[in-house]
Amino acid sequence: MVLQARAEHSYKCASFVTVVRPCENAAMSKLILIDGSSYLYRAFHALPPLTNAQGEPTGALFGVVNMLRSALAARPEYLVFVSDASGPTFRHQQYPQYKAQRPPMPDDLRAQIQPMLDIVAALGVPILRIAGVEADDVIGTLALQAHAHDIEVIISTGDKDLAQLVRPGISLVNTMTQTTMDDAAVMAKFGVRPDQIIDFLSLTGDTSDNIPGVPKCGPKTAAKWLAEYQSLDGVIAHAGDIKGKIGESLREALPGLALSRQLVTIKTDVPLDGVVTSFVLGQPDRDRLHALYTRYDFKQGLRELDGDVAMPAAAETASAPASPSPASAPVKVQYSLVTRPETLQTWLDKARTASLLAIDTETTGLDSMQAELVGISLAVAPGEACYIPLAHVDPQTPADGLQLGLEPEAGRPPEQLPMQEVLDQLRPLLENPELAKLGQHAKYDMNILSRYGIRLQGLRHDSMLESYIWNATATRHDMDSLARLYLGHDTVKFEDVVGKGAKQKLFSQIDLDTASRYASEDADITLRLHQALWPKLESEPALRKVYDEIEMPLVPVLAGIEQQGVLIDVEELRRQSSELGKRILELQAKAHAEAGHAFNLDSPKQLQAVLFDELGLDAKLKTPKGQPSTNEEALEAIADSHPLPRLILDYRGLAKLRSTYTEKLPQMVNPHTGRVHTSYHQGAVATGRLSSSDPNLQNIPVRTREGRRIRKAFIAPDGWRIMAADYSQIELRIMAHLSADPGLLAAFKAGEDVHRATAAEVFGVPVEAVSSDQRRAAKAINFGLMYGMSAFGLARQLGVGQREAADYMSAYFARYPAVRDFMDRTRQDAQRDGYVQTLFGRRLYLPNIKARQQGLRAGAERAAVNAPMQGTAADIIKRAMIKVAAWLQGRDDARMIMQVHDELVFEVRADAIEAVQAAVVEAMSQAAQLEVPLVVDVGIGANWDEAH
DNA sequence: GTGGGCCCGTAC
DNA sequence: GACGTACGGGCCCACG
Repeated sequence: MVLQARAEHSYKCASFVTVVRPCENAAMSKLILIDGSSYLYRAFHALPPLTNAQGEPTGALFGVVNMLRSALAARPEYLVFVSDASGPTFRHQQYPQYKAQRPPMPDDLRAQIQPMLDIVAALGVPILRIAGVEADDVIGTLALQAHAHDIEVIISTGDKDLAQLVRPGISLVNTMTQTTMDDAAVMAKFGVRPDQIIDFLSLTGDTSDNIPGVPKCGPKTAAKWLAEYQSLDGVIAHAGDIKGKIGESLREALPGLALSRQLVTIKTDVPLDGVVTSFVLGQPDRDRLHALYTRYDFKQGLRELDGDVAMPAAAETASAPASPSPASAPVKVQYSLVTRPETLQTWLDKARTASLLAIDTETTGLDSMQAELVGISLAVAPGEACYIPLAHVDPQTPADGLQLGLEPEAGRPPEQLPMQEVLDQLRPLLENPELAKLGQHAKYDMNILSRYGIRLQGLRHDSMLESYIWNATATRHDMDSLARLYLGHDTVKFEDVVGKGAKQKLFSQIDLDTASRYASEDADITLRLHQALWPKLESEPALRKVYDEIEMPLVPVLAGIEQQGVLIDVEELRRQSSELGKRILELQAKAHAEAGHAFNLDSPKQLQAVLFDELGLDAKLKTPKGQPSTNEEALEAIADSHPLPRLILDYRGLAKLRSTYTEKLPQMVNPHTGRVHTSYHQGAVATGRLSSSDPNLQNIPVRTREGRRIRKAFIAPDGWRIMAADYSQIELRIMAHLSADPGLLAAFKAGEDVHRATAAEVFGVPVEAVSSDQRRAAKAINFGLMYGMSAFGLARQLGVGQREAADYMSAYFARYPAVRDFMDRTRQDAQRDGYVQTLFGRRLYLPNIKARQQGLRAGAERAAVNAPMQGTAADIIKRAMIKVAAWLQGRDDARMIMQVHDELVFEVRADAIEAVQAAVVEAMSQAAQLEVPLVVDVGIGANWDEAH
């Protein structure tokens, strides 16, 4: 085999002519070997599929360039970018099936290789690609050569196979996950020493490279064997001693293991002698870099070029994905503080004539139903923003607002325009639906303004929701995160302005100049985020539609629900609390008696010691961290062998109800309104659902009789009723629709009890003859399927054997074959596109869908199957909420007060029940046109419990 | 004191 | 390892 080393063609040979010899203190010098291929793959799968303005894919490119920048920040004496060359390698010759299972490289990835090499070369970084040799082998060879010269070697890679090279003086770093790997880390990660990694990989094999290894032998088994027999040869020598199925599997695999070992061994003797020290950083080609950065919208890089700054430290190189906005020049910033009537007039004029007005409120807290308005900021163009302080106080005023009376010289508040006058002048603008507004999490500002008598209208955009719809999982959607990601901009942090801990101030105590800088920036950045995100959404009609027709119209609806709040019977909860308290004390005393001493029943750690160490009970389950579990399932399993587990179970049930619900809810009653106002989060759930917090009203108990009593405390005012309307089996109906399975469609169209119908099919009995156990099993299958559950999980759920569960599932799929097709198709779509979507086009990206780690990938596949159903259900109820809210507009006899994923709850005046019920059922059942009817069940009562 | 990880449990 | 999506309480430890 002929190996020919050559420099990549586009690389200008500066580094090859400048040969630097290791000097006296060579032990201190450092070589960074960059595994370019692994990063390109990793970044491609990990990052959203970004494109530049021309539609060229750039996602992986950014990952690689960012990684490179952090390598440069370490200022190594030597570095080289190693990349695979195309064409077969010696491994293919040894083993024709090598990597035969790999799908061809996606076009979007292939298209990024040349740009990547161009940028690397323009940065002055030496590139090494050698025909017929994989990057791993080049890296292995260079690493050992450098090591022999006492040069510290850092291999920058996303590929853990390279762990076999680790030893003192050679370590791995993965800049995408911010992890480094030395001897100890290899030991911790794999459970074997670095010098055993080759044997380890030979045993486990590698499905993505089509290296067989020992079937059924995973990392755990391999590590166990190697701990016992030290090496692969040791394992082979003792193959006869290993018992069971896995032993047979090993003995069958023996003939192939030598080949496996050859394939996984990274070569360290590729002929490259003498080149290690020639890899030094050359001069960057600034013109070329400028052209490349511009073409691929790499703003951070451009800024560095323009600003003539050195490569920043790794921590500062946050990835800045492509933004189609061509203007990359720094924005000229002019913020003004409005404290005089003339200035206010100027800004009112600007605001009136702006095509889009960004608005942000500053307040004294996070609770939009209690916080006080402190000021308002506006932005009319990038960099052009103002802050209007309204309720700032003297900075010396104590945070709790109490005046002790000892200091009559309380400072005077800074000069500000009178709040009421400013609000009156702003009102016509803010309430004019024709003037388009923009916010970041504008629901909050809506709620605040509403409490000051301003009904914000004409809300056209919300940058938080733009980001959420563009990619729900790429980032959190708070302004700081978004500014960093989409603008490459570090915002002033709220905490830096107000301080934290005991010294934290209210925003009203911040001096006006500081406040103005912070608040104006908020409005300004909101506007700039919109300019970065909106072109992206516009370019994807389906996403734009979800944003325009679902998320944005929902904002005022949710604001209305939050402001309305729910009436709580505090006395009822107090009664329940005290009753629970008595029973909890009794159970606690009994539990202590059984244990023989007092201990904290709330402490899983102490409980575990009592149960498993002192009483010697069997620990049947482990927590994810390997501790003996004391969860419900684990306690249930040992409840027959000792009285204590049952006592704990009973205690837990009651303690949960008391601490989370009966004690907490009364504390959440707003003193001004006398009601409980939850917050609904529109950007929190990947699938498109809402979530609720402070308090969470979406997990109020209902399943047990004890828990259900809590719902009696959710009441209607005198003369009013609670009406609860919920979708019947909405996710299963969506599964029927999306899969178009004839059997499932027929069951729903006929209005059958779907679990009963499923049971009849699966167990082959007439519908009338289905037993309650059979129905229960069918229900578990139906639900489990939507969560991607395996036979193992079903078995556990039902308490039957795994074999039996598997039989149920195959019977199910035999009867409903289109369901299996649909799920397979969904997984394929996820593989191909990197995302799945709902019926209405909402997307969920699944970065882990191509992960090599089985667990991660399997998790992503389950999420992929679940998301279209859960997400479509979320879309449907959101559409229904918008319709219902439109119908309720202007009525004073009914209000929407809660959403619980598939249920809407209303307060309805007794005389309006019939009309409201008809309208709600109509809106909900017509919120989507599916192949099956959307059935809505309605209940009415004096409280939420009775309304079910 | 507080922030965060862990364990556990509630909902759909 | 094995069921998707959330929020939250109590414990407990690290940190300042």
